[in-house]
Amino acid sequence: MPPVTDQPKKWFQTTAIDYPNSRPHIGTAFEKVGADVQARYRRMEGYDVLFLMGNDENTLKVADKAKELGLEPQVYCDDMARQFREVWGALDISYDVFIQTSHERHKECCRKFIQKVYDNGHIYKGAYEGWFCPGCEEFKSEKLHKENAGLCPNHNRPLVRRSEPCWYFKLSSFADRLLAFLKDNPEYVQPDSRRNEAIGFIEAEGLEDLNISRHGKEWGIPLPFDEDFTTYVWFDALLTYITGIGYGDDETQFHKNWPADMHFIGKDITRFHCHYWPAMCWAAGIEPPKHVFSHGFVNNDGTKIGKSMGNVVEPREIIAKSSVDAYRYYFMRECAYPGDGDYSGKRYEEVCDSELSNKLGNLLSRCITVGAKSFDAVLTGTAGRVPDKVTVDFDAAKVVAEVRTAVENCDYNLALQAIILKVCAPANQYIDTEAPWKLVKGTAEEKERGKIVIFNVIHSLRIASILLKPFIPRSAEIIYTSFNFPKPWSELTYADAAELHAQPDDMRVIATLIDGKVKPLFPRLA
RNA sequence: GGCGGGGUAGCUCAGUGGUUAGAGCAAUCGCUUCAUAAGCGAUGGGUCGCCGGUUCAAACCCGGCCCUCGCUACCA
Repeated sequence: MPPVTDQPKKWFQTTAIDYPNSRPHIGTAFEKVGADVQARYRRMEGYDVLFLMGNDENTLKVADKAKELGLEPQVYCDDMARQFREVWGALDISYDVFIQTSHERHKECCRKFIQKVYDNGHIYKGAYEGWFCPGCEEFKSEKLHKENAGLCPNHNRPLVRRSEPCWYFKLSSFADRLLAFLKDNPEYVQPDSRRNEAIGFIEAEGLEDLNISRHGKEWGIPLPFDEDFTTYVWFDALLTYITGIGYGDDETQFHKNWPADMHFIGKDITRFHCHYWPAMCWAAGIEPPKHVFSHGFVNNDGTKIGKSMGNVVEPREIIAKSSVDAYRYYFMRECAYPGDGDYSGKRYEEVCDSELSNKLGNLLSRCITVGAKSFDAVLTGTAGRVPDKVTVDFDAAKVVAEVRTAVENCDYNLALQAIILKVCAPANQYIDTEAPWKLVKGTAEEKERGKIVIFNVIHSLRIASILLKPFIPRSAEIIYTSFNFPKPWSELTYADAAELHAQPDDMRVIATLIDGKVKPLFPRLA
């Protein structure tokens, strides 16, 4: 990804939109948290951020599920959307726009887009032939037909050959352009492994035209040029990325934000974003997005999460036992965002206790206690003083650059590792070596020295809090606002962490104290 | 079957030819007691998937094999 300085000052990002068949679990949330970290980071860096999320509701399965519960599909969708948004709220996901594809505004914009693609000559009528399951009322892939001996895995009945009229999108005509696009723009989709798959697929098999119509008029978006058909959900779902910012409706807002700077998606839908989506954009005469980031999946104690596995964990179960920030920290720290990760209760406690409670929170506590008890919360004489390095090789600018690069590449685990190892650990070593709690009991000179040690460690905490802001916003703010740093919390950028500079006033501890102590930032879990 | 990743300490991983293979966590021991029974230090622990080859020298290069994960178009 290009460095911040080379980017225009707007940042439009999206996550994949979710099926509201069931409530979000820790896997669904993984994507949102990772996207949120990026959005918060970009806001810190001065971007005008627009962060879009939503639910994908125009599938017959959603309508079926509603029927099962005796609800109107729209009522069901709206209620699920409410529940999704509650979970995202509980995770402090800072989205700006939430799209429901069953809402009229999205549908209207969709129809305009599809009509445009049709008018541009990229859609034609044909027939789709394949293996059909009358039970599922849907076509199955050749692969499934072959692997399952011609039987439907759900109904155990033979699949039948069937042909029906449909509308095709001329995807094949974009194959060469797509291949060149993917090869010429290595940063379009990350990580590289996903890009290789996307390229490999076209090289190996080419691209066939895409059937974009489905039967089932009662739920979905009718094709604008043939109301007998509804739109294939993917052709509609991808369009949230533009209908959510005013395509065909508010051209000013649309042109301000498009093309998207980043689509966060799961690795399972990489192909839709590497093959269909850019081609669809070209077909409608708009630019394709700039970047797609395809993250990995989260397992539960080594096994894949699924309803059938009975191992679904919802975010709030974990948050209730710890905190939002602990939750965000664990998944960003322990699960490498581009790859797969694992959730286990034991590991969760280990990581949160070792790093958040012991290395970070405890450092804040010991600093504040010594500062408050021995100096009455005011480090007199530190006004104008430039902090010393806590270790000989400590280099704030270098650490910030490292963390910045990691965040921009969505290597969140590396970013957090660097913060703990290169900011918090040295500060703990330093405070231990200098032992200010001993110095303050000695001569006036020693007491003065102890004061400076605390002062220096507080600046390490300041750096850590700024770097941690996108990850654990609440806790980072508590750290920062425990002291009288002059720059407001809301105005900080990563550059503020890159140097040790003086401040005009004496350093003060302004955190709320109870018996000279501060409330633990991250209470230990184990 | 085809293509592409990966297999390194109990766990998560770093390490693309050169001194006794590294980090964090976990484990054990010591120091410390300002602090959230936290911190700091030290120690133990690895025939670097297997076999063969190239080389003065291989975790790293080459060949074969085993295992594992992903992709292989109409469920998304």
